[in-house]
Amino acid sequence: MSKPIKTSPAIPELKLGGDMRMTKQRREVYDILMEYRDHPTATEVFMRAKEHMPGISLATVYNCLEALAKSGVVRAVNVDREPSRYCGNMSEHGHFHCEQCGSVVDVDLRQDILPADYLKIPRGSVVAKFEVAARGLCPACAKAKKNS
Amino acid sequence: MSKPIKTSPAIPELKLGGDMRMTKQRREVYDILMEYRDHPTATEVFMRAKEHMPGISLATVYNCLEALAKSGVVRAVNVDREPSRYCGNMSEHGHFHCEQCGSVVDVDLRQDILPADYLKIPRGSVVAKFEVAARGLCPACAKAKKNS
DNA sequence: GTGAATGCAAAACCTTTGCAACTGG
DNA sequence: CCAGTTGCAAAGGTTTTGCATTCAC
Repeated sequence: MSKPIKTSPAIPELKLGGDMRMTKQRREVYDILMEYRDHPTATEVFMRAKEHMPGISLATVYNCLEALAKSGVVRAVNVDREPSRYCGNMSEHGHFHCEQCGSVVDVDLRQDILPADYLKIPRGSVVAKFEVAARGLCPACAKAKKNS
Repeated sequence: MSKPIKTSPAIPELKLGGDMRMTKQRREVYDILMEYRDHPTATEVFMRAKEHMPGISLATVYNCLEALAKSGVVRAVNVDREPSRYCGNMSEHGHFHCEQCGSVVDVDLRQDILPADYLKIPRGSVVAKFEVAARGLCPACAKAKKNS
């Protein structure tokens, strides 16, 4: 596992939908996802959250992640059967998963092709969401393997 | 859940890799995946297999699916956190998942765009596999919703 | 004030594993 | 023959749930 990389904050204003309340815990979970862009798992978010909020529970982290995802400010990224990872980048993008080090990084999509044009979706379908993902070796792991 | 649809058999010759043995159970699991193209879960494969092999166990079905996948004659399809589904279609294709009825169907990719060209994968990466998936409502469920 | 959210523990769930018995090549 | 596979049961790890307490609005 690569070590977490803190990126420049720049955390947008946060507004939840419906009658969802903004609690200290949801704020903390959201801030962690915006601050660390390494797609942490719920457990990793939990460990980071505990540093600032020792009393927070893992179940609450799961609840917060679900609430934030339902509000559309965060999204879950699933790689095979591995634990769900969470992503604060809501722009349209894909993911690359390194099978060696386990890292998951955002990958830009080509802007000259609409995702909707990529698949021959049956007529009459209503498409809510696209997922494009690749897996293999990240540059660092590919290099390490070549030199071994 | 839609009811299983039997498609024309046309089951290819089956050869496993390494020192993997072709057992009755693996044959049965493989045949089920080739016969039903509806992406069954392990449990669904298990239930179908029991009709012909009452003694088969669920753990064996999992083992068989893993062995077949490792041999490259079958592949797992994962949709979020739902139970893994299994697919006997090894041609390059994507999947469409209906959030209403839960069905998963194969979707052809456009042939004029290479999957490798779709994502801006970082230079130096080694790409082993692409996954393209969409989710939403299948034609039947979209129609049902519109008329309600 | 009041309904929603938290925290804890226990449950649920899918999947894997340990091991004795069995079997395919 | 004998390493690989099965079947069973039990364990594993992630995620969800029930409920009393606390908190945001």
